[in-house]
Amino acid sequence: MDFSIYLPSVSLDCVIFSFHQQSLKVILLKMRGIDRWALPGGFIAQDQDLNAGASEVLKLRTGLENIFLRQFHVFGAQDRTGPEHVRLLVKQKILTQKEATWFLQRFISIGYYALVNYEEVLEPRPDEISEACSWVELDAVPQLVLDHEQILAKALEHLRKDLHYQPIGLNLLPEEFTLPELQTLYEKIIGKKLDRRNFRRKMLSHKILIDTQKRRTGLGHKAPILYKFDKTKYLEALDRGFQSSEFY
Amino acid sequence: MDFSIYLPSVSLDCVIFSFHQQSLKVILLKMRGIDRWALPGGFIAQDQDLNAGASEVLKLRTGLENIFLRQFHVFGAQDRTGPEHVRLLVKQKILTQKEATWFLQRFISIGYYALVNYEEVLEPRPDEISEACSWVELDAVPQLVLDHEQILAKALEHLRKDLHYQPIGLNLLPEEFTLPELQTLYEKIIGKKLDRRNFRRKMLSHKILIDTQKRRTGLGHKAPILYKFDKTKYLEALDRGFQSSEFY
DNA sequence: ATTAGTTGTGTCAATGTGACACAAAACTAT
DNA sequence: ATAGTTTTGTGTCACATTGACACAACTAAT
Repeated sequence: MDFSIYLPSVSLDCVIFSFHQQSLKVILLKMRGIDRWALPGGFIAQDQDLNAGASEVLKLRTGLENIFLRQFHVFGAQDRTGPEHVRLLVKQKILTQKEATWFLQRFISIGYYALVNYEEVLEPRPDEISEACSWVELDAVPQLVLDHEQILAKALEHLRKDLHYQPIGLNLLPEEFTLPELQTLYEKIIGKKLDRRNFRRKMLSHKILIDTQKRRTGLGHKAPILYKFDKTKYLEALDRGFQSSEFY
Repeated sequence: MDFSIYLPSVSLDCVIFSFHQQSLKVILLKMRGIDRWALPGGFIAQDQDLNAGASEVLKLRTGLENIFLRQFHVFGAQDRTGPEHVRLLVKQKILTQKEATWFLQRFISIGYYALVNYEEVLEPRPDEISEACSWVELDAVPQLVLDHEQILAKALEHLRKDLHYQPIGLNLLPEEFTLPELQTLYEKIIGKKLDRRNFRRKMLSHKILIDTQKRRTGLGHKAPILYKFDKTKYLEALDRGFQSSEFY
C-alpha cells in the first residue's frame, strides 16, 4: 500500500449511523491483533477534496453513495495517537515497516457523521488492518482504540443538537415508515421517552410528512399509518432549518 | 523562518470578532504585494494540541489569552490554495525559496472563531507576509485572499446558530453594559432589528444578568441601567445551553 | 420650562407546550 | 363470533411563551 498519495498529518473518521430494529447502530471495525474496535477512517488524497475523501470512506465501507454526511469536529490532541498498536501490527507482519512509518505520524482527525439506511447497506466491509466490520448497537459499543470513544460521543452530541434545527429520518428510515417508528428514532437519539400525542402533533405541524393512505399490518394491534417524507419540503427544511422564534 | 516544526498540510484560520461602537468587527491582515486581505492564520507545531495552536494565533494577533475560541468548520477543497501570491512574494524577496516551498503545499484549514473584547486588544499585530493588521467592520470587508470570504461567512453563520443555544456577550462586551447595547450586539449578529420590549423580557428571563444599580448617563435621554453578567450562571448556560422544548 | 429622544414597564391576543382520556383498529385466544 | 390485549389516532385543557403594542419616566439640550 502506497501512502504517498495522501496528505500527511490528516486523517478522517466516520461515525456511520443507522436505525434498525428500533435501535441506533454504528459501523465499527474490529482491529487485528488487539481486542479493540475502531471507527472506519481514512486519508485524503493529495488531489481530492476533503469531503470527497469522507464520501470515499463511506462508499468503501457501505457501498453507498450520495449519503448524508457531515463534518462535526476536528480531533487534534497532540497525544491522540499512539505507537503501540502500530508496532504490534509490524511484529505480526500485518504492516510493513514502510507502512508503519505512515501510521506512526501524528495525525489530526476530522470527524464526520453519516446517516444511512440500514437496509441499503449490504455488508459492511473491513480493511487491511481490521478483521471484521459490523453494525454495533449504540449502547453496546465495546472498547475503542485511541480517542474513538470521544469521537463517537461527540458525533452523537452533534446529531442531537442538529435535531433542533433539522428534520431527520429521510436518510435513516425506509421509504415508508410509521409515526411510532419515527418517534422511536427520535427517542434513541435524544435518549429519552417522548409523549406520543405531542410528538405526532409537532411532527405533523412541520408539513414534511405525506400520508400514504396505507397502514402497516401484522403487529397485533391497531395498524399505524404509513408515511413518507415530502422530499422537496424535507430538503427545504434541511437547509432553512425549522422553528426558531424572533431571535433564538 | 523554519517551518519544519509544523504539521504539514494543516493550517488554521481565525475569525476574531469584537463589538465596538455598535458594530461587529473582525481582524484582518493586509497582505504584502497584493491588494487583498486575509484572516489571521497559522500552523500547528508538531508537539502542540490543535486548539493550543489556535490560541497561539490569537495571542499573537491580539495579545490576549483565555479567550472564547471555537472550531467551526474545516475547509478542504483541493483547489482552495493557489500558487500565484506565493510566487509574487518570492519575486519580491519577501519569502525565501525554502519558505515558499512550505506555502506552496496543499493545506486544509481549520476554521476557528473567537470572541474578544475590543477594549482589551491593544493593537492587532501583523506578521511577516502582511503589512497591516486591523479591525474591519463586518459590512465593509474588502476582497479577501483564497477562500477567506467563505470562511468568514461560515463563521458568522455558526455564530448565529450558536446564539440559539448559548448566551453571548461576556466575551464581546465590557464588564458593564446596557440592555440596548446587548440588543444591538444581537441585532448585528442575526442581521435584523428586534423589539426592545420583547428582547428585554426574554433576556431577563434567562437570569444571567445582574442589575448593577448604576446607570449610563450623558446620552441625552433616559439613562439606561448598567448590567453585568452573572458569570456562574452564564458559564452554566454556556455548556448546558438554554431553552429547547420537550425534544427540539 | 419645554422639547426631543430613549428607556423601563405593562397589557393582550394568538400561538405553542405539556399533561391527559378515550375510542377505534388489529391481532389472539377462546 | 366474541371477548381480551395492545397500541394507535384524535381531542381537550390549563399554562407558558411569543409577537405586537401603548404609555409613562427620565436625561440632556434649547
